[in-house]
Amino acid sequence: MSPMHYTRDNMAGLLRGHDINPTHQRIEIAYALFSRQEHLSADQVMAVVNTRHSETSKATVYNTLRLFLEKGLVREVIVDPCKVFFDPNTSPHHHLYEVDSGKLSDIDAEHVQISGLPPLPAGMVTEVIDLIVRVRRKD
Amino acid sequence: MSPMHYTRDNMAGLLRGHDINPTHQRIEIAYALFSRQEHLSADQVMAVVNTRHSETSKATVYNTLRLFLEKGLVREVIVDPCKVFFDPNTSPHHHLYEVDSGKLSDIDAEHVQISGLPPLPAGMVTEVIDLIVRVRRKD
DNA sequence: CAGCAATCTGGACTTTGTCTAATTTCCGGA
DNA sequence: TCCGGAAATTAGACAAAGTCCAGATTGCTG
Repeated sequence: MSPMHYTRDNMAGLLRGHDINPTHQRIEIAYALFSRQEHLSADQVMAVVNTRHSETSKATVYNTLRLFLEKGLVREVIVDPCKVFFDPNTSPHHHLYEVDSGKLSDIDAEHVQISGLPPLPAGMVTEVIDLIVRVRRKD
Repeated sequence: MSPMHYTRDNMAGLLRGHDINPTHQRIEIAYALFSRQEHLSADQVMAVVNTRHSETSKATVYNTLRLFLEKGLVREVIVDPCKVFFDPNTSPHHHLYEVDSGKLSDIDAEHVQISGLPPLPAGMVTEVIDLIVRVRRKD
């Protein structure tokens, strides 16, 4: 896979590929998330999208992020009370969270093995396994 | 270890053992958490503590839970945006979260193995590793 | 009992996110 | 091109969870 270069033009295709009607606002929000490969919270997305002039309303940002979630375009990472991060990386991976700074980074799942989990309750299926390593600066 | 029976009287000792001045309110909050071995959110704790007459203020509940956290008496479980659970079980274990119902239960860590995690960034120490298995009812 | 520190309290406030009703945009057909 | 309706967007009111603060209470200790 060649190193992907994200442009606003790419975003339209990406959205269509996930069955999402690519509107101007949705393209901007997708571009904000994918061009910087980072974890952004909803208000960070808002800030990025509305840097120049206010273009996109709060409701649209929240609606769009939820839509992206449903369509599997992004993933939700819950590490901090009352601050959900959205992760443009949907491949299986884990997270490293620096509790002092709030910095969140990916841990590639390739070499991580989790074994010995008990069987699930009857009638349940695993949606996702979140593994979060919380670290602190050594004092 | 014999099966522990939690009483309000025990709580005072437990608190003292964790360097916490056992006041009436703190004993009630600790008793709420430990007597039912469950994961409670802050407002569930409030509800339990204030069943009869309103006795304990919101501020005190939040302050006390944070104090318990700092002193290592309880553990915080972040599975749901804007709803932190407090877990009286501080022994190493993981969590199973049923996303539809919001039910949270423990997974004993004894047989679970996590291997292959990359080295931590320099100067960092692991605070805790949270492993959360999110499950959904099969449809 | 006086003084003092620790604790508790109500209530105002903040932050994050949701809801709704009204507007705007987009698109296919006449 | 113009029209009508569906989809999308919007501002702003609202809700829930949690924080903060200044004043009141409690409980020592001398």
